Amino acid sequence: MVVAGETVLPVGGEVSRPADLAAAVREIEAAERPRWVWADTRETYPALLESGARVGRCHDLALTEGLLLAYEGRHGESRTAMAAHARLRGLPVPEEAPSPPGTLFAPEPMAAEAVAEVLADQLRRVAALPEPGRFRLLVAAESAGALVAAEMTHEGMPWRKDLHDELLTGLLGPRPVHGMRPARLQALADEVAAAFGRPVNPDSVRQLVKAFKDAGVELKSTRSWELKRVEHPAVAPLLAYKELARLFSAHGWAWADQWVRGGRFRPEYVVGGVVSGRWATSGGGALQIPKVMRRVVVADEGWTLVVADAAQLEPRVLAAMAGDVGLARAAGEIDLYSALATSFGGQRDHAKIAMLSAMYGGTSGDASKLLAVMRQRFPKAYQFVEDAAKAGEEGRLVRSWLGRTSPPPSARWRELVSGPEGGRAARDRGRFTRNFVVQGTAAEWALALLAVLRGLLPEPAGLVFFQHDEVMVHCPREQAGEVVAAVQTAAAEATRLLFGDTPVRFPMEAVPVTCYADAK
DNA sequence: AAGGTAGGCGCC
DNA sequence: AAAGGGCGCCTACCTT
Repeated sequence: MVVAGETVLPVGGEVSRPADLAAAVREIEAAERPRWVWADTRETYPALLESGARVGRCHDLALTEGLLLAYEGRHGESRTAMAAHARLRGLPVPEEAPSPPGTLFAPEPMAAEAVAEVLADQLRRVAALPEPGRFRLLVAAESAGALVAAEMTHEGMPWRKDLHDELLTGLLGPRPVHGMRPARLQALADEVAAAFGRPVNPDSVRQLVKAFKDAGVELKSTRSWELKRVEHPAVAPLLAYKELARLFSAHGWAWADQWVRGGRFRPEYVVGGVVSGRWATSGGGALQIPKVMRRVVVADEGWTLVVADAAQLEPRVLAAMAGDVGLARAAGEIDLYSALATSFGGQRDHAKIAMLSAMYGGTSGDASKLLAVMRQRFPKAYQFVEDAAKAGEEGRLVRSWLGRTSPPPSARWRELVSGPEGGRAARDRGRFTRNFVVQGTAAEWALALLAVLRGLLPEPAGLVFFQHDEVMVHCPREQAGEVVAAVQTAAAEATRLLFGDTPVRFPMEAVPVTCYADAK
């Protein structure tokens, strides 16, 4: 069924079995390379991939509905395609019932006609926006991101369980029986207890604070940076314990049993899971893998990992968005902060502090002095983030470059802000919106890069990991050069798509490595 | 027993 | 060297 030039996937219609569906998709894809339109990529695409069907482009109704509702200030409304359809028809909006990902047919598959109606409505709403071109790009990038996410879960990141076990055993001792601490952790816990002269559970904040207090040390918290300032024999073993305990509990043997299969780590990505447009993951903690674990991510025999990350992405994004000529000139260099140094008395680190403070609302230390320099030297960039902060403090919405819109402040915030401690709440909100415009646009650039890169990769190379401003491609060794070049092309194209002709450069260094740990 | 919150820390 | 915003996930601890 073709509506308005769009191919609508007949889920639950005349094609009833997944294998038939996959075959039909393959056939149509090969013949027409259409833009598929479906309710939710997470529901539909994993099973297609299982059946060997890949698609080039799609329009994800649920993700698009979410973007549109946010833009329209309708944050509380359900973003599923079914809900969107019900609203169109004036019917009761169904409860949000997330179906488990990987099921090809949602409990109540949407009729093709309903899909087409929601699509038409969304296209109308986009066309009515002040910047429809930008929003169309956002919709396309978000939908492409959903395809990439499903494909990365399908492909999986190479993960050597044997090396992971070796790493853990080396740091913690052999895998303990369930419910026990590994030997090294237990030894450190014993050292902590010995230093206090009594049993203390190093996992218990309350017990630790009490133990330190009895030893004459007052602590506000047991955060490691605070402990580091304390002179006490328990501190060293406690810091070592904390570091290893986290490794054990968050990325230890039990984690591997749950998330690593067949030499692949397959996290579930949540596209647009962060309000700023960054991705989140549900389960597996894929975006918080400790750096020490990178050594267990190893390419298959004869294959290579091409690892690429965008350098200083957020200040470059700010330079391009604000149209600040001076900052854009600096952002035309590979090392933006070095290029800025002359404006800050030749001190690169001062330039960096100024930029970070401007983007995040920092106030500590030398920030205010450096921000004054920034304001004078780069007035447009400074004003851009100041305006975003002011909007937040006043409870207004802000938008990223392509139109992703911040959530409105809560009712609780509105209460707080008019109360005696209102200034603090307002400033917190201002920091959030100040950062939103930069982080959100950086996420859009990364999404565009991902979408373009996906289309440039030669078979059988595949994206296997994405973390905010970093991508990893797994490919046969002889394709490494081609993949590195594809990353460069994709970075340039992402820049052009978002900002057109800009002097700002977005360097993306791509290196082929056998092991992830060798990439930095 | 189950669910929620807080403290803490990993990543960008 | 760090500051800042954003997350997810762990354990401890409290409430129901």
